Amino acid sequence: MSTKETSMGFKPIEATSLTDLVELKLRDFLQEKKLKAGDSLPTEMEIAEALGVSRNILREALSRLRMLGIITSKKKRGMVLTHPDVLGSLEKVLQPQLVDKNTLHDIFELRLVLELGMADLLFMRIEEQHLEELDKIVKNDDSTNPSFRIKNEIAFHGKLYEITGNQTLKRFQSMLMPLFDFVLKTEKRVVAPKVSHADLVELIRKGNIDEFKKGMEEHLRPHLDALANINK
Amino acid sequence: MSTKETSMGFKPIEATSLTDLVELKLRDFLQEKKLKAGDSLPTEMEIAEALGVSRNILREALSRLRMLGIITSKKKRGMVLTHPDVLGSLEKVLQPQLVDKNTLHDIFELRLVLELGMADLLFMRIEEQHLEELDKIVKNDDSTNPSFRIKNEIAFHGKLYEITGNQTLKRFQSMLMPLFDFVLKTEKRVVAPKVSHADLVELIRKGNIDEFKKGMEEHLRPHLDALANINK
DNA sequence: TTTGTCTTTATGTAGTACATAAATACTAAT
DNA sequence: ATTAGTATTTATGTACTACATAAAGACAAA
Repeated sequence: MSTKETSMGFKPIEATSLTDLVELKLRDFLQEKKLKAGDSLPTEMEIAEALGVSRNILREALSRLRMLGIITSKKKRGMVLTHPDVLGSLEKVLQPQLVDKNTLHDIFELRLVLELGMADLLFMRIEEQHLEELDKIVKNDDSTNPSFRIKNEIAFHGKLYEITGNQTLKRFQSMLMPLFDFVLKTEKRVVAPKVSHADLVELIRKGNIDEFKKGMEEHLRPHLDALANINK
Repeated sequence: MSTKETSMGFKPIEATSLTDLVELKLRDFLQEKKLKAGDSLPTEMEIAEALGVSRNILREALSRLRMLGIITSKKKRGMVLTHPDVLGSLEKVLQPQLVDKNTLHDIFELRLVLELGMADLLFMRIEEQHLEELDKIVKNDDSTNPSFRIKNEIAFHGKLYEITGNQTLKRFQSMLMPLFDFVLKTEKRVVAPKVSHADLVELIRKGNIDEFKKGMEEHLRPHLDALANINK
C-alpha cells in the first residue's frame, strides 16, 4: 500500500516563505500606489522596517523584481521602476530540459497557430525588398543536408516574422524555434510538405492573401496532421 | 548643451552585479550537467563556496530561480529541480502599468494573430457540447451595455481558446485580455464588426473551416484596420 | 510493526559590518 | 565666474555570524 502523503484527497499544506510574501507585498505596493516606470521606491531599510522583515529577506524579494526588469537599483540613487522585458522573463524558463512535456506540446501548437495567423500582418507590412531577401533564403535551400535543413527552416520562417514588423512576435518565434526543433526531433520523422518555401514566396508575390493562407496551411499540413493523431 | 552620459555614441558600461553573475553560473551549471526536473542540487554552502561568494548572494540568485519555479527547496532535504510554470513567469511582468507602449502594441497584434490562426486547432477539437456552450454565451450578449460587452467578449473568445484544448493557449489568452482591454480603452472607440459572435457560431456549425476563417477575419476587421493605420 | 525520541543537517531568517559608488556641498585655482 | 578638485554623505552591494525550523535518519521502546 502506498503511503504517499498526497493520497487520500489531502492537499499538501503550502508553506509560503517570507520572501514569497514580501514579493507579493511589493507587487501590491506598486499596484496600489499606481507607480509606473520612472518612479522611485523608498530605500531598502525603509521598506524592510515597514514590512517588519530583515533587509536580507527584502533583498531576496527585490532580487526577483530586478531579474524581471521591473526595478533597477543604483548605489546612492536608490531604486526606480523600469519597463520589464516581457519576453526576457519567458526566455529564462523556456529551456527544453526544464519544461514539462505537456507544456512543450502546447507550445508546439502555439507556434503553429502563430504561423497560420501571421498572414494578415505579413501582407500589411511586406515590401519589395523583403521578397528579395526571401528569394535569397529559398535559393540556399538544400533539403539533402538534414542539419542544414533545420537552419534554413528557421531562417525562412524567421524572416516571415521579421517582415511583420512585430518585434515581440519575432523574438517570441526565435525563442520558440529551439523548442520546436526539440519536439520535432523527439516525436516523429520529418514529412516533406507539398507546398515548399519557394511556392510560398510565389504566392506572396501574387499578392493574393487567401491563396497564401491556404498555401501556408498546406505547408504546415504534416505538422497539423501529426497534432490530430496525438491523444494528449 | 546636453550633458547626458548616453550621448556621443557611448554605450553605458554594464555593471553586472554579483547576483546576476551567480544566476548565470547556476543556469550554466544546470545546462552543462544536463540536470532535469527531479534531480537535486548541492547544498547552499557547497555552491556558495564553490563559486566563492557569500551565502547571501547565492540565495539572492536562488530566490530568482525559485520564483520561476525552476527549483524548489525544502528544509533538510535540499533543493530539487522542478518544471517551471512557463506562463506564470510571463504573468509576473504582464501588467499594463509596467509594460511599455511598444510592447503593449506588439502584444495587441500578437493576440489578433493568435485569434486568426486558432481555427484549425478549433475545428480539430470541437464537439457538440461546445457549440451549446457557445450558444449560451451568445444569447447573453447585450451590446447596449458597454461594461458588459467587454465581459461577453472575453467569455466568447475565451471559450474558443478553451475548445482548442490547449491549456497554454487558453491561459495565455486570459492573461492577454486585460492588456487587450487596456489598449482598446486608451487607443480608440469601438467599431461594431460586420460578423457577430452569433454568426461565427453559425459558421462553426456549418463545419466549413474556410468560411469560418473568413468570418473571423471580418469579425476582427475593425481591429486589423486600426493596426494598418498606425505608424509605429 | 509501529510509535516515540534524539540527533543531525540544510534551509529560513535576522543582525552587524564594511565596501562601493554616486549625489551633494564645499574649496581652490585659473 | 567657471572649472577642477576634494570631502562628506548615503543607499546599495557583499560578507559573515548566529540561530530558528523542519525534515530525514537512527535508535529505542512498546
